[in-house]
Amino acid sequence: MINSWEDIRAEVLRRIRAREWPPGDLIPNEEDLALEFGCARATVNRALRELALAGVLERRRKAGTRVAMLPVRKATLDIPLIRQEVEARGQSHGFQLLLQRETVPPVPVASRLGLAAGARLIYLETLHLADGQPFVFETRWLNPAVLPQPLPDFGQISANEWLLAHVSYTTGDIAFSAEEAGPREAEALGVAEGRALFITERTTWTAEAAITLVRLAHSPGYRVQTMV
Amino acid sequence: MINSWEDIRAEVLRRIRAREWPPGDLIPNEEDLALEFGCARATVNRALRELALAGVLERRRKAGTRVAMLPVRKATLDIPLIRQEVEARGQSHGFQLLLQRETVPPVPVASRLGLAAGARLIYLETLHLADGQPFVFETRWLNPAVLPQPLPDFGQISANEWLLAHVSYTTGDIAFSAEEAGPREAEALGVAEGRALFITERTTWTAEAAITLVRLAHSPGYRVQTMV
DNA sequence: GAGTGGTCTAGACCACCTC
DNA sequence: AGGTGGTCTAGACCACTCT
Repeated sequence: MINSWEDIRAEVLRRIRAREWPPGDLIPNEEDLALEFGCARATVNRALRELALAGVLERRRKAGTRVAMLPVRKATLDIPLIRQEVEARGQSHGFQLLLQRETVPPVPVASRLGLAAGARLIYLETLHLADGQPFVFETRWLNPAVLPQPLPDFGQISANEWLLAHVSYTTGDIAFSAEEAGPREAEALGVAEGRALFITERTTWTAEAAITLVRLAHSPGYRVQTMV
Repeated sequence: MINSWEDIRAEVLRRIRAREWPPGDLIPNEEDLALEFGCARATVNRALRELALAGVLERRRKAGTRVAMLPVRKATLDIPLIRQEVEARGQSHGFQLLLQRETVPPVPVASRLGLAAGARLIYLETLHLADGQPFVFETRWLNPAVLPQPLPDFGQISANEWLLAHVSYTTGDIAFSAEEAGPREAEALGVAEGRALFITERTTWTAEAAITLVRLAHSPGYRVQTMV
């Protein structure tokens, strides 16, 4: 049989790209397509569902299935642990805890985490090394209210790996940007002030409250790459 | 009935997070789970397949289903058209074609596109505007060998939108990085040389050959954001 | 109200891979 | 060789939403 759901997906995609079904067009419903391809409706459904997930089709009950007008392209990136990232390059990973203290965070941090003003957080500064060279400068705010006690020695285990193992989280967001190296970052990474650094910021939440906000300043030359 | 595939996904996720099924653990097979949840095996399959796709489970025929040791987190981001991106902010989009010429590209460009040395490409420089202010400085290499003729006036329609409408492409990759503004970028964007710019680079391919390589230098302050 | 996609079932066969 | 996940079928009911 030549009609697996992947075959059907490929054929539908071909018709869209060949403009037999132009953008905005209503395509036949699942039952008709199943008839045409000589397969069960569930098989057509699987194929069309995948295409809708990829942003190629738009589906609504009763309204039917349309070719997306603006094919929003989606990219998926993996967010590995820094240790994995370093080891994947064939380098050895290490890190140094530069600073740890408990303090009241600045207002922007508290508000991004949705915390009352005056709540105390743990602040960490960590430098990650690849083959002994500075790789990432990490600044992190931790909400001790939602962490299991006792806390570990963050000089021995990196905060991220400890969190992964001991706190189950549900949602979060990631943002990427570019910023000039400030004095603290320049010193830690061993680069000139003002160099362009690739910045990753992540916020992590349990169902109830914020767990952590982390900012990673990557050494110059860092790239995030993905396949579409 | 409380056992939709989403319920089952949620319950499996709960057991993993509660460490009833710790990382690396082999979980019951689909048939046993179907029995336990009182549903069909296909329903369990759907739930576990989604979790495997999200990187929470690892599945292999005969070997069974295991809780992933290193839950590689995946983030999905949308890659909109620049025009959509500007309009989504409630601003008006415009652009200026600054430069167009046909020339032999530098070696790094040719090799990234997998072209023979000496092949001629079209080179474009475009400045995108949001409410009249510089937003993105775009430099683009186009492979005329795979483009439908005649080519449009790229001063009237942006290259990206024309490509979307007239060339069906199959694969590509995207990379993000941070770089200091060079003289050309600084002038076009109206910022000081050396400012940190967020850079997006995309390569696009048909099944046979490279279509385009585009580099977007975003104005300072630009962020790419996503939900996990 | 009615047409469409979303999901579930029970059963079957197959591809793959570990044992 | 046999167990596991991957997929397909034929049918059914349901949820949504457009008319």
